[in-house]
Amino acid sequence: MKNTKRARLEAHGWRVGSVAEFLELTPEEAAFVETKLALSRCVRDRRTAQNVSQSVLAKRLKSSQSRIAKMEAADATVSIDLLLRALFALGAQPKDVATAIQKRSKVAA
Amino acid sequence: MKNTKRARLEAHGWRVGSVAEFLELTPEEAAFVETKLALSRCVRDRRTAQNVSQSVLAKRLKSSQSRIAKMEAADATVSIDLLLRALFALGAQPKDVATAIQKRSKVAA
DNA sequence: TGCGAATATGTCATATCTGACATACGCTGA
DNA sequence: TCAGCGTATGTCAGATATGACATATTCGCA
Repeated sequence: MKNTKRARLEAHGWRVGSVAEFLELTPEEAAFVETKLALSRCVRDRRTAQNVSQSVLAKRLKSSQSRIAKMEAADATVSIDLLLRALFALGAQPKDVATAIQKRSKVAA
Repeated sequence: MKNTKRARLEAHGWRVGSVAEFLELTPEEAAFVETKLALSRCVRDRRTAQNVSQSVLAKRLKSSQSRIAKMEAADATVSIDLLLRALFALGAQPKDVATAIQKRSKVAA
């Protein structure tokens, strides 16, 4: 976010920060959410890069289209286990997962 | 494992390989198991390095000693979600998790 | 050796996650 | 226009993971 935009928002009473700040998460919770968001983003990126629809990925995973949609929305009812399974079903390797987690959220920056 | 040892074992009818080979896992399953093992090992390493008992970590996590033991044994009933929560409760950052996943299993090598 | 702390293992009621389904919405090509 | 595809969202019964507890085993030390 540009500083000019931030300044304009703050001038009108808005505070700008990370999701973690907004939700008043403890550091541990924040790290967890951040990790989940990173993996969620990674699933969408890999899937779209491979031109695979949510329905097709769902069949590979023996899951359902709605659950894939929830995964990519980082829905609270989706486990990290499932996100990882999805990534591996998209051909990711553990090192790819590591890379995804290492890259920090652009939103939280 | 030293090659001499491998040779001796194989001379007596043993095959040496990774856990994934032994269990005849698909590549996706193997990646998942490997990731889980890496995180499990990381929990134990961090916990012992900090001289924290399983019981104490359990209280921090609002979990129980037995579940921590299962986590460190990479029990099938333990989710990756829980492993991550434990790591973050031990002060790990997402980048530490990434590093742990990147380091491959010594057993599987 | 024996004792206490730490860890491992098994079980179980319940909390949480899951796939499946229904349905809504936007887009795009006919 | 509208049919078809991809995606989003809500619900729910059944599957799975959970903390708690009991108990066994291992470990360190006197």
